[in-house]
Amino acid sequence: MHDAFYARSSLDVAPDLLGKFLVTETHAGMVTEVEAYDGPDDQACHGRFGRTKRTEVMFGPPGYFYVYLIYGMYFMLNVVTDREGYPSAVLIRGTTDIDGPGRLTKGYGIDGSFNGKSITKPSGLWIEERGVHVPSNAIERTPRIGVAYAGAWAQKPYRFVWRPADS
DNA sequence: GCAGTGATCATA
DNA sequence: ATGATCACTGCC
Repeated sequence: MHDAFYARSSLDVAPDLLGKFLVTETHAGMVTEVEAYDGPDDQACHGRFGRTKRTEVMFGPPGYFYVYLIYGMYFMLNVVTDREGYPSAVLIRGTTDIDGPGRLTKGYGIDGSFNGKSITKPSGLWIEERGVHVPSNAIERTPRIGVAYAGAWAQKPYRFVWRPADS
C-alpha cells in the first residue's frame, strides 16, 4: 500500500480497495463497500465549494485519512486520493466484520483525531494487502448513497461493492 | 417513517 | 449570532 496506490483517480482506487484489509491494533476486516468522490465538478463531493477548513485534507496529497462528523453523531472514514490540489477521496462504507460507514468508525474507534493522519501503521490505522483476489467482473457498481441532491452526479455509479461468495 | 445530534458554512 | 444542511442509524 505504497503512496503510488493512492495517487490515482478515486474511481480507480475505489474498486482496488475492495478485498484489502482495514486494520488497527485490535480490529481487522476486509473492505467490502466503498464510494468514490471525484473532484470539484462532482456535485456530491465535499470539495465542490473549494477549500474550507473541513475539506482542506481532501485538497492535500493522497495517502491520508479524511474523517469528518455527520449528523452530529457519526464519523465517516475516507482515504484521500489523486493529486494535491484536486479534492477527491474514497469513502469506506463497510468491511466484513462491520457494515455501514457510521457503525464501522464506531466499531474501530475511529474519530476526528484521525483526520489528516497518514495511512501507515504508526498512525494506529492502516490498510493491508493480504492476497485476496477480487474478480473485477464480480464488483457491483451502483449510485452513491445519500447524495440525491447532487443532480446528474447522484446517478453516477461511483459506489463499488464486493462481498465474498460464501458470506 | 422519522428523531436525534452537533460541526460546518453562509449570511450578517 | 443565527439557521440550514448533512456521504447515518436505530427505533417506531
